[in-house]
Amino acid sequence: MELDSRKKAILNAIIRNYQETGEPVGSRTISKLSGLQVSPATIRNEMSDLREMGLIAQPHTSAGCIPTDRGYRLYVDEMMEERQLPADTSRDDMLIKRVDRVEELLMHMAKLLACNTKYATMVTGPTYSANKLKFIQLSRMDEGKLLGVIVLSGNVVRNNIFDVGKDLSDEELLRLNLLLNNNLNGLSMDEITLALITRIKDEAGEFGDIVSSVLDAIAASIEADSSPKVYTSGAPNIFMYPELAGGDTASEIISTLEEKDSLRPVFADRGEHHDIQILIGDEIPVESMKDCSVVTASYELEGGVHGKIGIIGPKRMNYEKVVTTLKDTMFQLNEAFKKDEE
Amino acid sequence: MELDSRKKAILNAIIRNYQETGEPVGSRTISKLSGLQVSPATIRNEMSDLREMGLIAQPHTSAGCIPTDRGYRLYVDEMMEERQLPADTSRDDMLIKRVDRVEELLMHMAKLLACNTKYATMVTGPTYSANKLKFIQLSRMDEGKLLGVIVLSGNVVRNNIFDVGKDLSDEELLRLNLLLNNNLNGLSMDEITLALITRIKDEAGEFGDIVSSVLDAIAASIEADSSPKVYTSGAPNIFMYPELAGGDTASEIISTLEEKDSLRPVFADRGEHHDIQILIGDEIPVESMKDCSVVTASYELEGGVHGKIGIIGPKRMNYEKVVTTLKDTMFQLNEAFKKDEE
DNA sequence: GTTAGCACTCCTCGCATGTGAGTGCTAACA
DNA sequence: TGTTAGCACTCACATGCGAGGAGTGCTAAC
Repeated sequence: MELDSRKKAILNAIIRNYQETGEPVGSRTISKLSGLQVSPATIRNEMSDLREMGLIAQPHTSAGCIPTDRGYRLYVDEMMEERQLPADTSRDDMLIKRVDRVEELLMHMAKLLACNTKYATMVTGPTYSANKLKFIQLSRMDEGKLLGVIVLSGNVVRNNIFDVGKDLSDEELLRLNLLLNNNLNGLSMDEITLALITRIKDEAGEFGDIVSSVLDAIAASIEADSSPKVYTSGAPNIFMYPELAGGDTASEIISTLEEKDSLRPVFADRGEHHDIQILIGDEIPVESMKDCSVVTASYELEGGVHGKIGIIGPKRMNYEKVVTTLKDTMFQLNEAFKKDEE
Repeated sequence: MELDSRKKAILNAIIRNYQETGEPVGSRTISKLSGLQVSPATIRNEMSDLREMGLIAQPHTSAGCIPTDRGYRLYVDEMMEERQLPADTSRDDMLIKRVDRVEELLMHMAKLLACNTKYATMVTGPTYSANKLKFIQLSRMDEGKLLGVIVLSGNVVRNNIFDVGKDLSDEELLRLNLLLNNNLNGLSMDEITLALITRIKDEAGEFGDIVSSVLDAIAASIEADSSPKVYTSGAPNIFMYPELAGGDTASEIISTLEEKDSLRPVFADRGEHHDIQILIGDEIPVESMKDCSVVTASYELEGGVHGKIGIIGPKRMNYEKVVTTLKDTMFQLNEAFKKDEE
């Protein structure tokens, strides 16, 4: 069967109308709204074809039609034209102030996106491929306690408090700091070999134990960043869409969003690597979300810092708006980071 | 009207039965389950009295009874006996590992509590009354960039990256650190006067600007802790209770839980300061939770560190279990912190 | 003070009916 | 051959009715 331009127009009309109303669309409605100058009967014939092709479906006989997953897929792949972001969308909405923690910025962004799109959002914290130790600083805090600050590439800062038995003098501390920094700065986990460790410990003399603790902390810090946190926002927006709010669907989705680890598969790369990836219904590798669509985008910055951000909504979500908003947000995010990096 | 012991027993039976089933309780059921050797008719007479006293109510005529807010209030105030925690509740459930961030521990605890009780939980991050600056450390990180680590009482660590125009030599940095620590350590916000600030700036000479930035950061750090973050967990548990899951109630509650700032009023102290505080229905100062009950507990540790934790569930929540679990959790938390402090 | 008996209330469920939206099909038309 | 009008048909949904049942409220007897 051929998908001629009129069929496309009708599919388009069905999707757009269903996006707005959430109700099955009848032939009469399309005849009026599509712009095509044909009668409902003609539309019905075409709809019958579209149904045969698996692009639309009826919830029950004698009801209007709603798009199927395949219909949406066709729409986003071939028919969707990207909107230009209207100029009045004040970009300084997301004015990024001097934030000390990247995580806070990301959470803020998730919230903003949820608010703007009226869908749920999720963000992975940044990961740092080739994560390196940039700088380390031990300071005396209390008696017998050291504060260790570990800075990784991408200016991620981790704090650790070390409970060393004894008090160190200023000179000893200075020597220890020099020792650690001289030997470790700029190295990734793979580059810190046992030989190196032994050598440092050797040189540290009586402070070998402290060196061990510090190395453990470094390993833990780098490790923690390799399976980054997932943040979500706007989960309650799900309730705004009747097709999700009814039954157990909403509660399952909300549970999944709370159990953030279960969202990881959604972010997994699948073959082709694009800026924007759209998953519809069963394409989502999370059972509870088979009635949803997910749009994800990658952010990638200097220093190998990268992560993902996703928007979760009903299948009838406004894909154009979501894609446009996401692209714009990515742009702003990159800008902000660039400024921060240089 | 007198509330004799039999009436109490009946109210008790109604509440317990309603806690289990969520269905209105009839006189026949009570007659069987209460242990009282009286007929349903007698129970009915007593129930009629209880209704007059405003302790129970009927959803509609010719239906069983459910407790009113006042009924619950009476129950928790006078009739509830606290259970001893069964010994088999393995306490090491909440084995607290060396966590660098208190926040993470709290979030973990919230999750655990939500999981154990099957209600929603919320936790405020710790606040530090009489928050003092304990220690400050500037280090060179990149060219023209300083890493400032600020430690407050209670070992809260804040990181800031300062963008200073120039590079400082090691000696200059050392001098600056000494200057700041000698003058500021142990002081609270109120004690850092303009006179003091001027004096320090004066002494810092060409680094007066850096001192300003650092002071700003200190102020921000202390400020940030005075309105601490609120974490929630287990929000989807709400769906397990039909009286909350139906209608808009669930969605409103979930929204409130996501909008964490709106939870602050719940934690506000009201007059008498107890370890455990129970709010029922309209007593909760948040509109969307008028169908819920909230049990809050305070944790308070050395160094003026304190915060609150709350459990949100339906009015028919198992108050004994919640109170017992909360007390036990507080105990463990205090223990963990003590170990951490000493 | 307690109990049995009984009428009464009101929710719930199943069933039949009516209505309306929307289709599918056929036949006529361009 | 594509398009259209007309019409019967389907099915969800709302409404109304009646039976069943849980549970009360009241009265009278114990």
